[in-house]
Amino acid sequence: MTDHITPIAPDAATDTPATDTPEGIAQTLRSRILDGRYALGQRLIEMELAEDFGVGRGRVREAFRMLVGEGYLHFAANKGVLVRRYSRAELLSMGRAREVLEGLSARLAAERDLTDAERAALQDLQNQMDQAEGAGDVESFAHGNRDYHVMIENLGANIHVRDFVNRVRLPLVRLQLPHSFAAESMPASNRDHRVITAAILSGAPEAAEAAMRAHVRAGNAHISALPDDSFE
Amino acid sequence: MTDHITPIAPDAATDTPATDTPEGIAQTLRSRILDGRYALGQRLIEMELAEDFGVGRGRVREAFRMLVGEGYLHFAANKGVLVRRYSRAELLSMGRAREVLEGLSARLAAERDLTDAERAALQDLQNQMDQAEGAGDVESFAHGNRDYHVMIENLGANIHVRDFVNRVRLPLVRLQLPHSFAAESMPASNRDHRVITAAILSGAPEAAEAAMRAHVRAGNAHISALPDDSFE
DNA sequence: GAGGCATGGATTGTCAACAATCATGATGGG
DNA sequence: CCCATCATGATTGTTGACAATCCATGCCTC
Repeated sequence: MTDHITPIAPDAATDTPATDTPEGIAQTLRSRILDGRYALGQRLIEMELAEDFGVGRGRVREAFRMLVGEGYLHFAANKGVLVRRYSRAELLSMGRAREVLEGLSARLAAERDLTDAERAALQDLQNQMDQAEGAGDVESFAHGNRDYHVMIENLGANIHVRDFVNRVRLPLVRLQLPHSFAAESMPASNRDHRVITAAILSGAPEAAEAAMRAHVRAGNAHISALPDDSFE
Repeated sequence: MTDHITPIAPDAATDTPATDTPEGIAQTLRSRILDGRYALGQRLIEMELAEDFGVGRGRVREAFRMLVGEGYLHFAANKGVLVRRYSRAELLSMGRAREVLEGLSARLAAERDLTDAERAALQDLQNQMDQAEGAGDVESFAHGNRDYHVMIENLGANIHVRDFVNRVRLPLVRLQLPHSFAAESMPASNRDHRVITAAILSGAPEAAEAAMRAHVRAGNAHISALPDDSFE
């Protein structure tokens, strides 16, 4: 439901995903929200975007409605749409859901009969994180961490879980900017990763799920520690 | 995300929740889909609905887009929207997600400090199902079962879990028409319920979650047994 | 009769114009 | 100086009209 990655494909030759249809516009806005180009709570103005995309306001409006349905935008009557923001309580409750859903992904991955390529890819990511941890490279570790979780979701191969987790993860990602936090929690986090990786590769669903749940839960615990102004 | 039931009456005797705004239209369509007034795969025609609601096509279109974002409708380019239907594989994968999410709701309910009213309400539902089981009243049991699961979600008080479970449950409900199935599985199902109820009331999160997961999983197993024409 | 091929009706896709509403800041009285 | 009131510009809300597309029907050719 979210998306497939738009390939490079500039124009005619390959299938251009038609960036000016309501779907395409929604996709673009989604990306902008996810990568922080739009701030949480920011108001989006129809006319402005319509001109940017070179279309009428109607299309932009329909894109807005889709994103409202998906939970990315909030609709304020007669005021338009804002990038949806979440209170600490909401984040905690979303984190709780993320806990079991990512746990399920790990379980499903461990239940599956992985191909050699998949096993190698997972191990590669693990190695990359180990290396980053050894070098104290927070940036690289953060990237590896993100890819790692995405990979496990893909290995789990449950599209609905993936969609929902993405939605639930969105506002969390936006909060985890303080790198200091990542720096000190890197060893513990990676220790979890190694346990999860081992459980998946050895085909231990029960262990994989338990380890992933504990891992996500530990991450969520940091939300409680964030200062209030992270939310307002 | 979906919405709560517009509790407050704005002015007149009957609370008019403004049924002709895009939101109101979406709500109406949602209900019609959920209660089976629209068949799975049915095509919805903009003009027709616009006349019914006494509005322009634009509003209906925006309502459609919201429901697409929420997963109720499917968008076919140049052909309009259809009530979304799901393959057996999709249903199974949704069922898997439902398993852990309902499990989480049970856990959260058991973790909470329930009020006396809540405890009584839960026990009442359990009694109602026991009675229905004793009398072999499948219809009544089915109602009780639905209310029971909804109640536990509410006790869990996690809005995101509730939303997602509802979406995931929708297509399942629509398939469970064969009452014969419910009749023979009623005793086993209710046995599960009693275990879950006891775990929640005695404040045993671990047990509550495990029991609920097993219960949902057992229900999902029946999907595999359904004939193919249930999906097409 | 089978297989394209035009044709017409129905439906969706889109826009630009207009009405309704809101936010802002000026104005004036206390 | 403060606060209500009210104009005004900006933005959203909505519609009807028109273009693009699809689908079924009938026709023509072979």
